[in-house]
Amino acid sequence: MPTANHRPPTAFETRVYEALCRVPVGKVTTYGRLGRHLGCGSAQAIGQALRRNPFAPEVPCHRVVRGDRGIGGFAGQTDGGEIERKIRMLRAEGVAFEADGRVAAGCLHDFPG
DNA sequence: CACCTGACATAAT
DNA sequence: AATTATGCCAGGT
Repeated sequence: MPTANHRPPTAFETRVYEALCRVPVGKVTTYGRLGRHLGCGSAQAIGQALRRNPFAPEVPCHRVVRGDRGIGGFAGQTDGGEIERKIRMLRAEGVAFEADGRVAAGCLHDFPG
């Protein structure tokens, strides 16, 4: 029973989700790269779209990290159990983490032309 | 290393 | 309908 359900996703959100789906397992992308790929110069708009994440496992929003390769946020939180969950998923997918909790530079996915 | 500014879309007023 | 406020940033000073 849909209570607090999702509203119709906007074109922008859909765009973000689609691009995110292009990221293979074991790799991660950044908000900035994703945004630039969509022609959007703002990474925050990306985060806002992901934050709503209507499609949880369908859209691997957990494969998105900060431009500094930081873990970034998740489920609308920048810290907390949700974040730990995100890290766990990435590690489960084969993403390597540095001792600082940052993602390995080699795990960054590059978008095709 | 801390702070402020910039760019963009959505939600709320 | 228009404006204000905010948000899983980025980048530069």
